[in-house]
Amino acid sequence: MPKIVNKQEMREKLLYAALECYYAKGYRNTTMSDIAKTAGVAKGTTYLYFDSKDQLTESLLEMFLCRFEQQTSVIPTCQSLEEFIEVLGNILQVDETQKKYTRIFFDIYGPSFSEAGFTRRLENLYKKFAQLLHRHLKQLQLKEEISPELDTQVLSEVISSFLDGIVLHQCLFDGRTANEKTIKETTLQLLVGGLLKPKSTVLTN
Amino acid sequence: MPKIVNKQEMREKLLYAALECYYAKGYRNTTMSDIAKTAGVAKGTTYLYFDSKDQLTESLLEMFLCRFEQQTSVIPTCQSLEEFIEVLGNILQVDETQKKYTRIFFDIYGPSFSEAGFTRRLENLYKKFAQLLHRHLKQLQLKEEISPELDTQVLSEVISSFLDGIVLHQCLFDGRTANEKTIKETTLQLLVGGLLKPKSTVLTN
Amino acid sequence: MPKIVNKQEMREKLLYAALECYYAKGYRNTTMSDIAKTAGVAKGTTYLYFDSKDQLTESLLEMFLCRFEQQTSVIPTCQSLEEFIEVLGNILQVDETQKKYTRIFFDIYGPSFSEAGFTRRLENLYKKFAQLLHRHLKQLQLKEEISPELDTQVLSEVISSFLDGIVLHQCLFDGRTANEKTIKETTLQLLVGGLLKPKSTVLTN
Amino acid sequence: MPKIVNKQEMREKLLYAALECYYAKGYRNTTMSDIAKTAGVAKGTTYLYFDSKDQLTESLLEMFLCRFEQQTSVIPTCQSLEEFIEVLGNILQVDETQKKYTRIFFDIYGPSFSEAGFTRRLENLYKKFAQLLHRHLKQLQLKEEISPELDTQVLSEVISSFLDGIVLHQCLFDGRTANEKTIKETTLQLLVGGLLKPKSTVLTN
DNA sequence: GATGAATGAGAATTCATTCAT
DNA sequence: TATGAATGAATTCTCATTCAT
Repeated sequence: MPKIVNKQEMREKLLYAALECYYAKGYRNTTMSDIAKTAGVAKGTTYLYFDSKDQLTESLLEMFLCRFEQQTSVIPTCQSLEEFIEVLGNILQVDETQKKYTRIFFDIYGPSFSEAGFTRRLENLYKKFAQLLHRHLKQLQLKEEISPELDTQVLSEVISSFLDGIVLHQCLFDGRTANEKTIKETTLQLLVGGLLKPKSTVLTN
Repeated sequence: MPKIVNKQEMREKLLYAALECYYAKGYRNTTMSDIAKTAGVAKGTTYLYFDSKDQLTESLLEMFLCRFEQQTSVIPTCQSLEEFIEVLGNILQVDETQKKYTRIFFDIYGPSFSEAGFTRRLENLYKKFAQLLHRHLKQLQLKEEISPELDTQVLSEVISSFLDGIVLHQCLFDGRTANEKTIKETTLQLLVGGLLKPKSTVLTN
Repeated sequence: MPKIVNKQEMREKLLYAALECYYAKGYRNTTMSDIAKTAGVAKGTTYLYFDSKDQLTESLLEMFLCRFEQQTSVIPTCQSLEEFIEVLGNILQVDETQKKYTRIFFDIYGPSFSEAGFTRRLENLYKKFAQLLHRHLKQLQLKEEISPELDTQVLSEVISSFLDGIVLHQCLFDGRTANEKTIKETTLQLLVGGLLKPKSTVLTN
Repeated sequence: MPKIVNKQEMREKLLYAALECYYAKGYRNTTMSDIAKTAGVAKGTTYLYFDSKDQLTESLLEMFLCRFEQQTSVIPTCQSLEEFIEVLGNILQVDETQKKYTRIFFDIYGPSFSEAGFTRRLENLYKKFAQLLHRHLKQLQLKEEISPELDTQVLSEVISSFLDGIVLHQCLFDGRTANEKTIKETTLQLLVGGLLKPKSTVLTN
């Protein structure tokens, strides 16, 4: 009988090794040898679990995105605007790990941004997130916690992009004037203000 | 007698050639030969104007960022919230060219996101933009067009990130439910609402 | 208690599996894994019966050559030229299987043609066949069915090569102008003519 | 101005280097590095002249076949059977070089024998040679030097294969009982006999 | 200045063989 | 015996950079 190995475990081990390497040396400077060595196996072994470097990297993306989806899918339905804002606040709270990974993300998947498949995959992710927000917003509108005039559908997409912008800058830029807590609070204020207020008369367009 | 050439002109020609190639085949699949051929010179000639592919690519970035800076620096001081919102609206208006370049951007500079120097450079760009917004917001606050309770400093950073998020998604994602005009309007509504309203009582954090 | 297997049987099974694979994918594209899978055993098992891929392939050759030798060795002694010609005619009759194997043969053993051992092995095969022909020719000469001036020893070698040439082209080339039956008949005519006729006066060399 | 090189000359240099290596170490054991080194250039240079090892090897084949075609195409029209036999005799005369190359041939192109394109290419070669023989045979038939009953068309193909068989064995097998001269003479005798004699009555098939 | 032929380090991938179970 | 996971040497091919002309 041959060695008994947990295939899934080995795959994960290799994926984490890849991540480690990508973070340490960058995607382009990481060889399959590096990944194997980091995982403590031989170069050839890598190819028992992944067809190619590309496929391995794609699997890594899948792992990431699944993780993200799971994170957002566990958000409970909010009973009040206050609760909703708290949920958004949690999303704005980025930790060091997320920062690290955000940077690698562009390193690794930069070239994929030119591919329709990749951006579609990413788009779907944000779409799902927007749908989640949408459900919450409709709830709040029913409960008259937010302005009835808002188009919650579109709004959910806008907020999704909004949060992404904030989080992205949070992850990428270290030396900001304002600290993260202040940024977060101001962001939420801006949001609450926008959600509560009836349609402004300023807009003519 | 050496040929008289405009060094700067040649550099630009090569930079545009590089851009063209990167867009057409991706950064990794573009060789120095490709760039040279597109520019109508020989491979070796490229090295008379740039030390390396890396340096050429860095110069391309510089060209990009300068262009962006110039674009935002010409924004006139706004006399009213309405005018300010219009300015922001213009920023949200992305054309096909910008979409194209956004995608190449990640392809080309993905690996650079792991480098401090690169993100700092980018950060400065957004900082300058935030400063610009800040000037406007202070003006509007003086004129009592927006809530006096707002911390315009922080707010400017938040709005800068906000807009970046919207623009980014606009550039990357094609198949969104809402069309661009609606997105833009809703974004501006949200902003105006947030700017006008006095500090919400919802936030406890 | 070890499984009782017929070692020889297993070897043959593997040899046929190898043959199958070589024919289907070519020698170079056939992996030991392929052979094992085709034989319905695990890769490692192969090495219990053959030291290496090379040795396995050599054994395959051995199997081939033995088969060929057996085929020719059963040829009965001919009582007349007519009978002899019939025997030769049978040799010229190639079936689809032989065609297939001829092509694989060069694929597999091409590199071996540079090795003295291999060509010697092959040479012996043809030598034996020539000896067989020689016996027949001598018989026919005694019976005065063919010209007494012929050097049956040399002639047997020549005919052996002759037949090989015809068979080879028959196996390798599909789109010949003349059909196989005509080729066969013409070949035999040429032979008979050459065998019957007294030494020609044309030759001066 | 860059180095000026004779492209064709370089290609030939590389082809001969490849040949040298193939002969010395076998096709499979020859690396592109070996070929480059033998030609006195760097590995990469090889790829300036040939797309891949396969393409280089194919070019080598082309060179070979062209050479063979040229050799046979210069054969003058024969005025007599005697002359014709002399021509065939020359073809049967193989030198050491031809022997060497015959062996490498199977080493290198063995795998190609399974490919239709390759065998067709080879077949055409022999077809052309047969056509040449055909022209000669018709001439001789007109001059009544050979039997009028012969189907020169088919015969030419048979003789072409016949000669190939003799030459092949001549090239591959060293330790034959009969020496080459005797083989050659006997071959020609057999041929002459077959060509002169009227249709034998032995054949019933 | 300009050219493009030459360079060679470096990467991904394959697969015969080994060996722990 | 039988297995198939693990190994790693070896090979092809790429391309940024150099340099002779």
